[in-house]
Amino acid sequence: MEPLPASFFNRPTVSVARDLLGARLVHEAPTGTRLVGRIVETEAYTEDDPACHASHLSRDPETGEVVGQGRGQDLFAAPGTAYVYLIYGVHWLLNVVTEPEGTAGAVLVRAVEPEEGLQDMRAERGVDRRVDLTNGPGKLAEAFGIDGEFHQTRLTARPLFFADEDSVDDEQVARSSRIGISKGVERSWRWYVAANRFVSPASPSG
DNA sequence: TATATGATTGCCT
DNA sequence: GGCAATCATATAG
Repeated sequence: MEPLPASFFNRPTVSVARDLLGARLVHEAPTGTRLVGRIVETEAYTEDDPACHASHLSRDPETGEVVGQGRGQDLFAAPGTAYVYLIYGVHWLLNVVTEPEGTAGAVLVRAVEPEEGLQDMRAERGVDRRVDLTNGPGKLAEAFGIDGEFHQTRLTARPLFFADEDSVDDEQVARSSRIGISKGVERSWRWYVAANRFVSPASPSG
């Protein structure tokens, strides 16, 4: 259970999204409990992507400097950096920044299969059924105790990190449009493990 | 400054 | 299936 290095995330975003399937999300919580989940669903967001939080930003052609304001600027951070933000004023969503520093991109972790620390996850979530603990981006963040405190922290070292324990064969990988977006629907940038019951119940918009 | 919307979830009818 | 929660950010005026 060693953290994936920054080099893993210093690649095209869609490749990282695909390859994170089967990897583990690990949180060595302050309580001493280790929380582990096998990643079964991801989405990619890139710099030239209308659905990306960096879409309204631009770069100075001379200096390459980012022009604009807001949270999207944090998508230009070093690969392996956490991008955690609040959606609908209610739920935290965990992303990991991809591509070289200075290029925007991130992978949203949408669902994991709970493997260790299920009792802690149940306490965080307030639900009992294993399948309901982490089958959605807001749910898994809550189960793993992830909130804004983790924004811009390194995910290439403890306590919160990814581990490449096993991979998923191409035959088991399915793709679709991304969930819950209104722009960029034509891109099939959601990856998930086919027939896995821990994938989120949401259906794609297009 | 004011209003609309969103990478979601859970509770309501 | 409908819709409220609740706030950061985008966009309009």
